[in-house]
Amino acid sequence: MGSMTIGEVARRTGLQASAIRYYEKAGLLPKTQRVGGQRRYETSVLNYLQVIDVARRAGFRIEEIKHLFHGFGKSTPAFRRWKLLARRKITEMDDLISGAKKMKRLLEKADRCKCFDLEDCGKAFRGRGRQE
Amino acid sequence: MGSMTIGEVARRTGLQASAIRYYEKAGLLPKTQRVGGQRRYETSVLNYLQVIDVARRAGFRIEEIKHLFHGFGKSTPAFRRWKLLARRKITEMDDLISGAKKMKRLLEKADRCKCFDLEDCGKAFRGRGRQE
DNA sequence: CTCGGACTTGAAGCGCGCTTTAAGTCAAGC
DNA sequence: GCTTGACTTAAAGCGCGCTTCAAGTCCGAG
Repeated sequence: MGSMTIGEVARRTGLQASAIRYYEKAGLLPKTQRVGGQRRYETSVLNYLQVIDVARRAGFRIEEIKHLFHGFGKSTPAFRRWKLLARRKITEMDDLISGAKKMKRLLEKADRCKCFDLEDCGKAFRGRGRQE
Repeated sequence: MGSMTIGEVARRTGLQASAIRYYEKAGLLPKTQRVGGQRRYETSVLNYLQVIDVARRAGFRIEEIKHLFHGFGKSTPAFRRWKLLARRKITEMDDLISGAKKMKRLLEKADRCKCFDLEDCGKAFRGRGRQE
């Protein structure tokens, strides 16, 4: 149980094996041990893949996840860049959350009042600009 | 001012003209009036494009936006399908919001405690499965 | 020894959401 | 009339995140 094949990891995480291989090639996952040419994983990879999955669902790009998870070390310049990225992503999360809430409110309103068409749908947003 | 060219709409919304044309071809925007072959828009399209933009940022696909905004009429079967889609998207917004909050918390924690690496990053998620 | 099945690789393919390109039209100003 | 510049179209191209394919390897069961 301390050592799983890629198929087992796939089954347990719900990801496809091809995605896991892709993550490795993309530098998101460390090149893991091989036995007879085949990848073997420790159970810790399950947590790790779960974090990757949460990040992806939140709209992080592969390169960003890679930099956030591997790109700092303790050396000051790299670490500072890492902090900047992390803080930028935090504000992006705030924007995403408020945008998603907005969208949810719009959908709920439309679901209730049945007046969801081209003329009406924008009114909920009047006067509220984009925050980009 | 009641009638803008595509360039003016682009300038005002921050979108590219090519994106606006693309939305029209994709069925997201109605085919608008032409003057000498050129599109002319009423100011109402600005609100509409803003809603599209919010939806897109929240991860809606073009086809979904199209169905949500045009795909119902008052006929019962289409309307019921529309309601199902809208409600599904509402729960997706909830998932997105909670995922984004999770990710934000992780980033904040990492920003504070400096221990954000492959071994530690998953610990915040232990025991919390995916909700797919 | 042979078969089956899960794995390996590199390369090609795909779906999405645009952007870019190429070739052309239109209206205004000189 | 000619130029300029913003517009038009259809078609091709692009970046991302995988997936699929083709061809091969490895191991265990029979």
